Amino acid sequence: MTENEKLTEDKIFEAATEVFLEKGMDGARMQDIANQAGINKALLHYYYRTKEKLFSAVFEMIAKQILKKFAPVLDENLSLEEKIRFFFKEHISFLQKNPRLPGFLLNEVNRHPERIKKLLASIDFDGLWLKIYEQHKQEFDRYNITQATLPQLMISMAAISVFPFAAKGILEGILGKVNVDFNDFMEERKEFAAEFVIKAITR
Amino acid sequence: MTENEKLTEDKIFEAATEVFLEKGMDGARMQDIANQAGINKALLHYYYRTKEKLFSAVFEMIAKQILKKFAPVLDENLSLEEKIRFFFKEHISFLQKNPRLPGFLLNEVNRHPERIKKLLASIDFDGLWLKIYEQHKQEFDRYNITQATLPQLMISMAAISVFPFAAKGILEGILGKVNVDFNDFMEERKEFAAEFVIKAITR
DNA sequence: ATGTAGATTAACCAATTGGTCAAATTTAAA
DNA sequence: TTTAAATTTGACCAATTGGTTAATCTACAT
Repeated sequence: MTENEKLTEDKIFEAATEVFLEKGMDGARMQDIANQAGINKALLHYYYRTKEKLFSAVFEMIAKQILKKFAPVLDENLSLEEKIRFFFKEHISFLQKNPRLPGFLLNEVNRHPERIKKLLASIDFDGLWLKIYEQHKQEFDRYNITQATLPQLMISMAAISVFPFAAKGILEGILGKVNVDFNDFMEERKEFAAEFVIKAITR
Repeated sequence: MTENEKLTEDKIFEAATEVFLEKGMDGARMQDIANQAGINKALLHYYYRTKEKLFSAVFEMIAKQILKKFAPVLDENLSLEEKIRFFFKEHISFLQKNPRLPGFLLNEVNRHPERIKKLLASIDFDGLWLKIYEQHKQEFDRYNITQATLPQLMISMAAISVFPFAAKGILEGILGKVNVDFNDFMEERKEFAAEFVIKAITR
């Protein structure tokens, strides 16, 4: 029953994703996942032997999904400024659809840094940054960006995009008091962030 | 035994802070806290009746500590540019000494947003932002900052400062592959961030 | 010295949790 | 139809966990 098996295994995986995103590894209960999937708890262990294994599968999927979202900018045939605008529009849009991903990932990685080590190991950041540096040599020259400040710039862009979601709980509290809706704020942020960064690197 | 009592209660509080920062509310074990404090587990419940109450005390202390760190910029008699430089230098220095605070706070707030609601309630953000806006009216005029974009700017500054610590687990993995030390990176970031933001708002 | 109130402990408890197992059910091949 | 393998389940288990309790200890006022 390959069809049915696939169905059950997927059902479990989706339920686990939901619960782990909501409660984290420590807070999640196998019984909750079973309920969410509408199956018996023993069946969880039949497909994924332990909680750790199940969590690892979910974590890896989410981590890959997020890391992948940082890459495609490289392949687009755009000017640097266009790439920056493209990045914020795409990345924030993605996070609007998956607002709990950042908090989940950051927390679990801080709790167990070794979890992401192997995923990071497969990415050649030196080559990645060299590539983007080559791609925009003349532009980086016009702007005041050196190979040394490139990581600072990249992390700043990630921060500007990701942080509001990681801090959603606090930010909603703050914005609420100023009568601003979180979603409106993030919608507005797509353009603000792009202009902000472009202005920051232009000289 | 007021002296001894104070000592024990403090010992418990410090041990709890340590363990909660390390493991979070869900991951922390009362027994771990007792061991860390070098006392019997029952004594924890003698001073703080439940895990929830103990955690609340620790959480409130940490949250207040962090929120307080965003405020003093307002009172300094500095130009806007000087304030921005002051903020990043002070704030990043503070986080360098307390690198686990951001991850802890963000995670716990996302898990239980109501926890920070009452603390946020006591802060008048409208007044706060109006005050800083009044303080630097002519400068905001020179820069391209309106009342509407002020929250975007503030959140961006917080993001640039806080995010690297919240993402420390990942960031160390990335920087390690490029042979950059996290502490060096953050040291360099104090100036980079200031120049970055100042350039971004200058027209 | 002695009684008393608060501080501290060891032992214990009920509930929860991740995990197991043998039995029952379903599925697909022979 | 039979049968063997795979899937699903309810009942169960041992370990862990937050919390309690009754007894002991300590310091101090009388």
